[in-house]
Amino acid sequence: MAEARRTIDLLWFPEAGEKRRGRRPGLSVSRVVETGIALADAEGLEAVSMRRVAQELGVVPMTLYTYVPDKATLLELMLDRVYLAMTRVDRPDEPWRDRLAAIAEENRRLYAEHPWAADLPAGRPPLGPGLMAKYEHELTAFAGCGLDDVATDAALTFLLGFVQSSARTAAEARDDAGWWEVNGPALAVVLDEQAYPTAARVGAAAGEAQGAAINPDHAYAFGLDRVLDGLGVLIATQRAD
Amino acid sequence: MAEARRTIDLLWFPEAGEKRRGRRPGLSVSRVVETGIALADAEGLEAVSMRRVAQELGVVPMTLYTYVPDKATLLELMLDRVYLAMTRVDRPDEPWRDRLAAIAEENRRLYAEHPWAADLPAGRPPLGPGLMAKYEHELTAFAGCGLDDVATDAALTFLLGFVQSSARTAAEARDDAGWWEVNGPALAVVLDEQAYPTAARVGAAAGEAQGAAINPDHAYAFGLDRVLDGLGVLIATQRAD
DNA sequence: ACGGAAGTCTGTACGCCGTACATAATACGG
DNA sequence: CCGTATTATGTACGGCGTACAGACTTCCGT
Repeated sequence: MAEARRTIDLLWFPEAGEKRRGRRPGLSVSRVVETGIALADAEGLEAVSMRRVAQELGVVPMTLYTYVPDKATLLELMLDRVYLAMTRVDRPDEPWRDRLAAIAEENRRLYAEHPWAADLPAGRPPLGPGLMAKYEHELTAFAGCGLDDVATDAALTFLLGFVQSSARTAAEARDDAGWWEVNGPALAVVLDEQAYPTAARVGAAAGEAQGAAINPDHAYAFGLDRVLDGLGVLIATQRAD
Repeated sequence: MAEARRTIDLLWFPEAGEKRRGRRPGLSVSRVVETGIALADAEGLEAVSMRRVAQELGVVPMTLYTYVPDKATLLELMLDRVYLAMTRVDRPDEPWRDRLAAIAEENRRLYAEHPWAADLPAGRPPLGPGLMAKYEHELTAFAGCGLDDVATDAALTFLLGFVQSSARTAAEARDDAGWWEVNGPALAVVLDEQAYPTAARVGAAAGEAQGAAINPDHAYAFGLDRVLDGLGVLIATQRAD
């Protein structure tokens, strides 16, 4: 992960440090990061290799290491950058449920535009300006819900976890389009032997209702309602206190 | 992903086909799969390479391809196998909330014992005996909730998605132990400039309350309560119909 | 004006990865 | 006992991240 301090500096001051001496840089951290994002958007995260990004920039692979300490850091920078670019709308006058739904929708759009972002570890996030702006904005949506700071943070984590999880599932479903058509026949041979009555019935019903084995849009809509209902129960009790 | 049919056969009949002619196999699909699981348990998913699994079995890498068409299929077989090995307890006499909490706990234990399982795509699952047994068992926990088949499937997907998401976060937090101690000082320099008042306050409160920046156990407990509350709202309305 | 320092760029190389392909070794059916 | 089916091996290709050494360019201090 390279030196932590270096990463922090790159996040917050991507063009910092007026270098006095030496050859003028032909690239910049931002250009490298943007190229990585464009590549990931167009061809997926697995297309983002140091060699490929370098090629895209017309430079030899090792040159990137002048701007970025390693690939893991590059990915962090990419993630913070797309966080920073999200459009954020505060909705102080709307009811809490609409505010939280809007937060979810903002994140859903992020993952729609940058599906690779859902595959990056969100656990140790890049604590850059993008994440901070995002976190600050999203916390304000919980204002007036009666939750204390700890509960607010937990609730936001819960909400964001759901959206990311949905996005991952959606991305997988996209990749696997047509899988069921191919495997269905072979499976039928194995399955219809009464061994799994409930599974067969429910699976068939769900598949038929959704027009596919997995319907990410339906899963998202269903899940979001449950998430908001669940948070609503908590909010109701807290407000009653 | 190899031929679909081949994969199905491997899932359901791992030791099939009494071969008459030819050299006796020195290995078996099960041994390969079990070695992969042991390796992933001990050293993580990134340690599971064809070369490494082969070495563990005292064989040259290419030999594995006699038993398994490719690495992706091996991972699917590993996943279905740990699904099959889960201990499943039906609880027909307990209230629905306890039943669903037990399902969540079973999955949580799975990911505790095999953290790598949370990193495998659950979107196009390995439709083997393990997943089927798991699915059948977990569906029965929803009996008597008043949900129709489609809603039951969606509710289960929602519940499992939460547990997997939590497990992933927990695994990341485990890897990043000590990260905050290293980065905290550098971050302080950047953060306390009133730019992010809410974020700074809530982040500090949450971190202090949990003894760490991220507390997976707390996040799981909090989230599970919200998940069950959310499903409870749905169940209440369905039963009222 | 110029030599050295600091910074940027490049080429080569190492050890990994998944796996295609050709070949050798083994064991049974006829 | 030969042919054939099956398993095992060795070699090789194209990818990956990046360590390292050296070349090139620019500015500062003298």
